[in-house]
Amino acid sequence: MKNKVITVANIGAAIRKKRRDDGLTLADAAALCGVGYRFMSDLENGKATVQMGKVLQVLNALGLDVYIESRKWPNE
Amino acid sequence: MKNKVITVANIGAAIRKKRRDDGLTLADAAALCGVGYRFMSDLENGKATVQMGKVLQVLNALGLDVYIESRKWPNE
DNA sequence: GGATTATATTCCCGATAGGGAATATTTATA
DNA sequence: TATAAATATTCCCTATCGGGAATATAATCC
Repeated sequence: MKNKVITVANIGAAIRKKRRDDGLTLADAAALCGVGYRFMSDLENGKATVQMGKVLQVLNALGLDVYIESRKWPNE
Repeated sequence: MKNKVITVANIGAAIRKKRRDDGLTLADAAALCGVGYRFMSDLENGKATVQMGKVLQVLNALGLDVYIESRKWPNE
């Protein structure tokens, strides 16, 4: 199950789904991931200015892998 | 060609590679992606605090797709 | 070596991320 | 409903992001 990511909202949605599937509360997840509650909430709600390092930290902690690949078809 | 992303440095490296493959200079790429030169440089050098929204903006503009998927446990 | 180009680093500075607690609001459950 | 639980929002506060230009450094080519 591979989710394409275009916006931070996409990431937030994936995180929220995984967290709920795991039966975690926002506070639980924040503690588990080593970030603040505010950050966790902002991230799940798609705030564009969240710091990338922390985002990756959360994704890793929740067991969500991130991949980058070159787009197949020519750009623009 | 699927690159797993764990740190910001991983993303920076992927971006730098793609940009050079495309024969773009840092300033070129920054202008193309609609971000500042400083941001582009910081990002390629793996600065952890860069803003997520801008990073996605750059990846999208350069033709690099991002995917999130649930980790599969026995193996990758 | 020297010239040329690319990248890194520094400058000022307004805007804001994010920590945690408290409060407001939404959602779920009895 | 009402009541609890979960989530969102607000608060104060310091640290720092990021813009673009200028300068320093590194890489490249003849």
